[in-house]
Formats: sequence, structure tokens, C-alpha cells
Amino acid sequence: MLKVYNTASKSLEEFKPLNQKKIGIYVCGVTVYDFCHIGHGRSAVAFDLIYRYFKYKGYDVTFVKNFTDVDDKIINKANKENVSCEEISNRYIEEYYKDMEKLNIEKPTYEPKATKHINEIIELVKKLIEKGYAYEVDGDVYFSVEKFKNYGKLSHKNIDELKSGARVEVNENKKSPLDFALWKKSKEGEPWWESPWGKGRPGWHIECSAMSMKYLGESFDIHGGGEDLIFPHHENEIAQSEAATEKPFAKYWIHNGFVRINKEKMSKSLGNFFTLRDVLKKYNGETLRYFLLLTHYRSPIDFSFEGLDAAKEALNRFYNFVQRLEETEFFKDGERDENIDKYLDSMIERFELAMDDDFNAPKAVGEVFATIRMFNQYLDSVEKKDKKPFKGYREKFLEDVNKISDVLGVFDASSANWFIPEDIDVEWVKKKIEERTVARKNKDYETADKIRDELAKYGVVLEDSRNYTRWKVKR
RNA sequence: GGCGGCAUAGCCAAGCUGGCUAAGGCACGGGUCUGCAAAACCCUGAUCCCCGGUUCGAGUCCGGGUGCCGCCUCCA
Repeated sequence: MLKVYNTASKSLEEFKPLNQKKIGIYVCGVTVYDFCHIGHGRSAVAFDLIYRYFKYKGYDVTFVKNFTDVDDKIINKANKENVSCEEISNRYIEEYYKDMEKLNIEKPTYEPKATKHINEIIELVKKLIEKGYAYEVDGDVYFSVEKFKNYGKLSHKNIDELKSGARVEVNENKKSPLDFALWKKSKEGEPWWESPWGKGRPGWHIECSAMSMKYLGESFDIHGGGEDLIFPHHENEIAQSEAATEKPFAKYWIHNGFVRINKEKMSKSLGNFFTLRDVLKKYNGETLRYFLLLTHYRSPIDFSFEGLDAAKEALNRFYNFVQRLEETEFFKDGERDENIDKYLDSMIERFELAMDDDFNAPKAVGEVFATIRMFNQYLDSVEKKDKKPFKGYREKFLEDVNKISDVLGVFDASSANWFIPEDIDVEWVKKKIEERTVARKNKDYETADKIRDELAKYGVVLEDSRNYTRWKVKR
């Protein structure tokens, strides 16, 4: 039974889809005006994990993640560089895809842009005005928060408290400080579209309502995003959408926690961020993804390079084991062992149990490593007793790890991608190792050590075992 | 000021609808292997921020502290 934490109810709920096996997920994506930082990466990984797990569970998932491509920040940047907003947004969408590919993020079903849905947005705003939920003042259109009786139900805020706590309102057009813009009159130098209220552009929240409804229908299963979006963005989305359709909007609200630097939220405005680009120069995408997966998606992650190093070492351990499986000879009539039987049989089950519990990836990962330890112990003992390892164990492990890998997006079933970089001449390395083996047989250790040192310059690490020399390029 | 979250070994991190040995990873230390070395593998460690309560039994529930963080403004 899959349980998900619903921000709206502040509790774990059993996941019950709206329409059997067909589910819809909408996640707020990024505003494309700059490179993505680790926080964006975290959110992407979290929802990618969720998307993949639903598919694993047999759901037919329509996954929508938008690009906000019209916004003050984009306009500012465009004006600063003296180029169009479109050029800015297209540029950073391109960069976004490069980062996402390295993080092994699967492409959502749809990735709509706000600027391509102006008609839908205008229709929605018109409907809200007709229904009396919105009003126009001098080319701007605002949503009247007090008209929507359930306002605050997601973020658990109370309208009166919000009112008393509201900051000094700069916008004189609004009837109430809580009201928010659905449509904004365009100023000089800003992009605009024709509308019943004159030349203008959409407000921030309305695009997500318009696009989610277009691709997923008026009511859908899951809506997600970073926890900073709960208020006001998602609260406003609910108000707009439910006011317009008079139907429940999203059923489950899922929010990921922040990435922090020294206990503080990583954010553009604080300036304490690392871009994905920067980190990916030093660490590969799998390491970063694994690092992000190691903390439950709702908890804060303290970003650190020490943490990335630990993540890298953990993956080394995983791939060392895979390599061991690759290089060990297994036999159909090999030695069986009760303990390893138990662990291998239950690995997938334990994985699912963990994931069913609100996508507990850190726990799921732990189950894999626990199995690896048992398997290593088994192989050690079999070797020591000069017996043969059982072939079925390797097959079972690899088969199940493959399934797990499809969900987690880390843990390849082959060690080569991890240990052997593309730019290394494998044949040359093998030749050198052979030369060294000959030297060692002749007890010419001087030559052997020289070859070892030479290979070490290229990062090649040798592991001498009883019968052969194994090698890798350690990350 | 209002609302909410977190505090587990040297570090990271699961567990928290109470009860099996408090997962897993990193680091340290010990060992196996080895020509040496490295690598690899195995082993080893915490009674869960403090105080009080509920209970046969609490890291897990309740109350009170302390500390840290987030939202209330653009933000994944």
C-alpha cells in the first residue's frame, strides 16, 4: 500500500487514484532566467523519483512540469542584455536540459510554457471575472481572495491573520492586500499579449492553473513543487482553479524540502548557492543524484562537498561489488546459503516497502547495501572453503537491482560505466597489466612496480588477487 | 508577531500509528588477502538535546525547556 504525505492534510495518506490506473501529476518547474542550482536539482530528482515509482507500480502516469517563461526576472535579464525574453528563456531551457540529463531525469510527458498558453489563461481569467471572483482595475485583473471561502486550506493560514500581518501594500489598485494579480498590464519594454483588458501579461499563479487543467483535467491526482511554493503560489492556484471549476483541484499536494548551506536555505537572493553546473564539473551526475536521494525528499539537505565525497565512496562500494560479480565465476551447482537466500529473495520486497512509505529512498538504498554486505560475506566464505558460488544468486541480484535502478536512477547493473571512463585506452591498460603479470612471475618486482606507477598516473588502480589482476579507474 | 518543521554514533542519515539485535553510507581503528603496497572484503561503535509525565515497556506518545530552520515578499 502506497502512502504519501499530503501537505493539505499534514499527514500520510493512502494513495487512491482518481481514475484507477491513470494518474496525473503536475509539478511546478523553474523560471528560466539563469542556471539551475542544487535546490532545483533536488526538486527535479525528488519528483523524478516519484514519477518513476508510480510507473513502477503500474500506473499510467501523465506527468506535467512547466517552464515559467514570462516573469519580472526574465524581463530584467533580457533588458539588461538587450535581447528578447524569448532568447533568455530559450537559452536557459537549453541549459536546464543539459543539467537534467546529467542527473538522469526522465522527460515528463508534457513541459508546457506559459507563453504558449496565453489563450487558456485569458479564458480562465474571463471565467473568474464572470463568476465574480476577479475584478479588473485599469488593465490589471486581480483575484479577490475573500470571495473564496476555503482560502488558506493548503498552507493552513487564516485569512484574518494574513490580513493583519500583510506588508505595506504598494499596489493601490487592489481592493484587499491579499488579492493577487491574474493579469498584469504591461509596462513599457515588457512583453505583452492582447486581452479583453488591454495589452498585458499573465500573473504568476494563473499559468499553472491553466496548464494543469489543460493537460490533466480540472481535477487531478498530484500537484507538487518545492515547499516554498505552498504559500502563496499553490494556495492561489487552488483558489483560482476551484473558484473557476467548482471542483476539487489536486487531490494530493507533495512538497520537497530545501537544500541548505550551513543550515540556511540555498537561494538566489541569499547568494549562497552552487549551480548544478559547478558541482557537475567535479562530481558526475550519478554521484550528485545519489547524494540528493540519500535524504528523504521532505527533509532539508545540508549541502556539502564532504557529503558528495561520501556519496561517491558509497557508489564506489556498490560498483566494486558489481565488478566482483562480473569477475567471479558462478556455477549452476554452486553452494547455497540460507542467509543469502533470505536477503536476495526479500530485497525487492524491502525496496518496495521503503518506497511505499512516502518514497523513502534513503531506506531503499540501505536495503541494497545490506544485501551487498551479505553477498560479500557469502562470496568470502565460499572462496575460503574452496567451493563454488551459486549462479542463481548473481542473476537474482542483477535482475532485481535493475528494477531498483529504473526507479532510483542510480545503480547501473554494469560496473564499466562507473569505473572505465571513455577516454582511457582499455587495450593499452590490459597490455600493461599483462607485462606486469609476467614480471611478477619472474619476481622482477622493480619492473612490476614501475608499470603499476605508470598506470597510476592515469588513475588506474590495480587489485591483485590470487589468480588475476583486476583494474579500474577510481572516481 | 502568526503558523509550521527539525534535534539519532566523529560526520551524513533511516527508524517516530511504542516492544524484534536503533537500517545504511562515510571516516577512524582492528583483521583477511598480498612480493611489497594499494585496492577490495570482513569486523568493531550510539540508548537517541535536557527535564518531567503516560505505560508492564518510549528515540518513538504527552507537557515544559533549550537550540536550529522554514513560511507569512520573488524563490525548487
